Amino acid sequence: MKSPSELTTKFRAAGLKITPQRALMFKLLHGNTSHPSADAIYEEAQRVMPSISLRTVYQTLNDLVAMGEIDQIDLGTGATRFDPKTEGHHHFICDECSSIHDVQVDTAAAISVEDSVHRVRTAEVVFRGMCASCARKGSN
Amino acid sequence: MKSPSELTTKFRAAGLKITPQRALMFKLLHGNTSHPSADAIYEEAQRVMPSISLRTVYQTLNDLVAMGEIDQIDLGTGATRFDPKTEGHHHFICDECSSIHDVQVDTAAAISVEDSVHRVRTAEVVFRGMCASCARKGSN
DNA sequence: TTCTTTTCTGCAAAGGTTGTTGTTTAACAA
DNA sequence: TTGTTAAACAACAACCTTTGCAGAAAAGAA
Repeated sequence: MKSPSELTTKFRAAGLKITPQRALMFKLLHGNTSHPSADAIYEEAQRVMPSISLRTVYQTLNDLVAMGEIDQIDLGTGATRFDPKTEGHHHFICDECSSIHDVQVDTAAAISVEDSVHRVRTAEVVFRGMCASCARKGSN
Repeated sequence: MKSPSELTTKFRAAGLKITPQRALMFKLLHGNTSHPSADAIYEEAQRVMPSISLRTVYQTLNDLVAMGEIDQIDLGTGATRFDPKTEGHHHFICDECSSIHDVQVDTAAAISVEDSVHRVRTAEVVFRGMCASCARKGSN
């Protein structure tokens, strides 16, 4: 994810306005490695800006996802989680507490056998893209 | 996933009763490769048994997941999808129509470059298990 | 067949997310 | 600095998926 000031430039270039709400969210997300839910961001934001609405938080998160600045992680932990984009984008999800941990690509092999850090029970590869049927129909 | 008659045996062995509703769902799920949502199963079931309730469908799907007979797939397509367990359990999700396709393990490498079948945009590895923090706290 | 216990149905409710509407505010130009 | 306009905001309602609950129905054993 870009820095708050870079995001400000990018938003303005896209014809979007920089509001105090958006600026705050840029700051809260930058360097955030906690994979927060929309509600978690909302609660953090409220401490600084009590009047901010949950709707605005969702709106801005969706904007950032659409711009490719953050990722949406939806893996059956109840609520969607958001993640400022980084490289080596793999995840380890704890079955107990639903915490999401980043896994570097080159450590994935090591972690896939039981080690002293995380006990891996399953590994699943998820591919996203456009299926043959949609590619045939669609324009893109 | 086991066959309907094997499931019948397994359910009885677990002290669960075989009702017409459950028997129907065994049949609808067996060999089903469409990764249906609970609602999709409900609609199929209603054609045969109009009185069946959505609640019962959820209940039975949850039972089957708990017994390890089917998998729950939750990847941000709105509703949870269910999948009779097979080997090579990887998935390809279409960004357009949210359809989920099974990917064999040994074809994953081939499909991860753009080919004539599915256009892969991203590949994501998901690990599940128990994180270090929970392993430290918990009894298991 | 009758009894016991499970399961089913129907409805209500919870949790997460999105739509709507009237009001406020940022951006830009004069 | 001020005015204009389009965008964004807050508040609230609605929606969708899933689960909780209570009484009615049915499976399985005797």
